[in-house]
Amino acid sequence: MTTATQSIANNDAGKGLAAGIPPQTSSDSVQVRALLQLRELILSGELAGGSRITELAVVQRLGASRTPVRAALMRLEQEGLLEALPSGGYAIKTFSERDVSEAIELRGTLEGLSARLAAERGAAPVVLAEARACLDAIDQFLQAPTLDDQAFSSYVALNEQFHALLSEMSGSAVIARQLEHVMNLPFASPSGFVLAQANSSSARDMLVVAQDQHRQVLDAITQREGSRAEAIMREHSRLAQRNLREAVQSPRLDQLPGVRLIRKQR
Amino acid sequence: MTTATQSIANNDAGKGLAAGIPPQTSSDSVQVRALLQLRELILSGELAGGSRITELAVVQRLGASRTPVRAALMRLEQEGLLEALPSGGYAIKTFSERDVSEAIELRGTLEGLSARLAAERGAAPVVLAEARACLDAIDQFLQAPTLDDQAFSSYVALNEQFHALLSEMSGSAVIARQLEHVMNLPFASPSGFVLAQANSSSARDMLVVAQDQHRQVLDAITQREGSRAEAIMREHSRLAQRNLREAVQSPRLDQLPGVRLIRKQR
DNA sequence: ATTTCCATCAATGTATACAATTCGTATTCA
DNA sequence: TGAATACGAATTGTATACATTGATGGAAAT
Repeated sequence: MTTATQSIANNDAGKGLAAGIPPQTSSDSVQVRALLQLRELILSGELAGGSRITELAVVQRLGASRTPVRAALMRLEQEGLLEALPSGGYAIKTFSERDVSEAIELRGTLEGLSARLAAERGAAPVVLAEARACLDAIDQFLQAPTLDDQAFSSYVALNEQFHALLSEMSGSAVIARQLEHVMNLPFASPSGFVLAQANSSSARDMLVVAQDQHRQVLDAITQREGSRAEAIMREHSRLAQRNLREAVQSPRLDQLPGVRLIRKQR
Repeated sequence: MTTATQSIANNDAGKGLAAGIPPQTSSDSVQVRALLQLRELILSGELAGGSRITELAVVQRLGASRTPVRAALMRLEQEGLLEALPSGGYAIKTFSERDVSEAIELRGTLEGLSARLAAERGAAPVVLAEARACLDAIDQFLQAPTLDDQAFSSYVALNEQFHALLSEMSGSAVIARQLEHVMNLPFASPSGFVLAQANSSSARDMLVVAQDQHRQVLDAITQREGSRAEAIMREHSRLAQRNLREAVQSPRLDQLPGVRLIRKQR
């Protein structure tokens, strides 16, 4: 740790020292950049889980002023990555394996609810069509007997798109919002651990099973079978549970986003 | 509206003008006070739902400086009471009757999950005992043939305590946190609309039914009957749905917290 | 009369000065 | 030697000045 960025103390950002060049590295506002950078630092494990962080330390590290840093800290607290300490300041949260398991169960439950509502109320035909197209695209990737890294990340993108469409099908902004909130925990994401077993021989088979569940839940929604749709999504989330177990055991996977925040003990 | 605090524009707080007296009206920090006051203003309907509010306007209204006001606004956005506008600033959210219904359904689902986990894993005997004591206390109030306002608010307090204990029984901080988040929507609260029918003749009967469900879910948890516990809590939340329907129709109940934010149309 | 461009203003984004609180440490008194 | 208190450094809370951006209205030109 303590990369080169560590002690760039004096931030000349805003001061007109550098003439024409705007202070942005990327094109976002300071606030957004601070949020992204800080989140990245936490998820990468560069800031140790459980350690305390002060506003000033982050200011020095990121080169932004206190105001946007403060905003980023507040945001990350509500995302669940930071914990506000009673005496002020924040600590980087750590998660037990059980916490992660519960987060996944939570996602399954909410996606189940969403799927049931979609089935009961009927989903918009346009969204249904999009979802089918999405699944067709996934099938394309699954036709190959083995998958390379690029195929895997394409799968991840499509998988997340499908889950997003599913959320949209319920037509409920309230539930969609809640699902987003759950998935702020990095490991709760629908494809949180699929990469974990990219090289495993059974990797493709796992995806085949997942894809079948995708098909079946879409069928259930189309047929207006609410409780079937719900049950499938709940079970679907249990695939992630299994992947989780593999991920925490294999030490090589430490560099997956957020995995360093999972502590081994109870 | 427009209390005396309205146009105290120049806040001498912090400036050492007033000698010994700390600037607090209540004993909290400015930040906390701003949050509470602003939330109250929104829930009371004093700030119209759908209207846009600017930081500066709030600053003038509350007499705090921009920094704590900004924090309060961010907080209320994540609570779901405000919506961040793309061009900056916030709008006070409004909710359709369907939104409210979905929020209640969401709570039922999460409480169901929590109850199921409590049953499957087994709840701590201490908490179970507390919950029983809580229900006994509710029974006391229900023995009277009719209930006055004070009995009602006692019921509300005990009811919320029971639901909190239920959340605790799952032993899951992740789920408890999520439940809290859902219940930030004022109408999603377990006793959000019970007051709505305080004078209704069937008011007591409704509470009797609710109390029976309380008993049964506790029994299910004790007997380790997970899916029964889950089903009961889901059904339990539907009582709130019924109350909701009464509440939005009776115009007299406008002054319940947050009800003004519910818009009549789709 | 309508449209376009520029000026002005208001609101938010950003930085920082100042106040207050808290935590650690050292010193002093019992 | 122990505990308690007071002092000091560090960190957060608060206020506000300055920068920037986005909106609005008016004037000029077609």
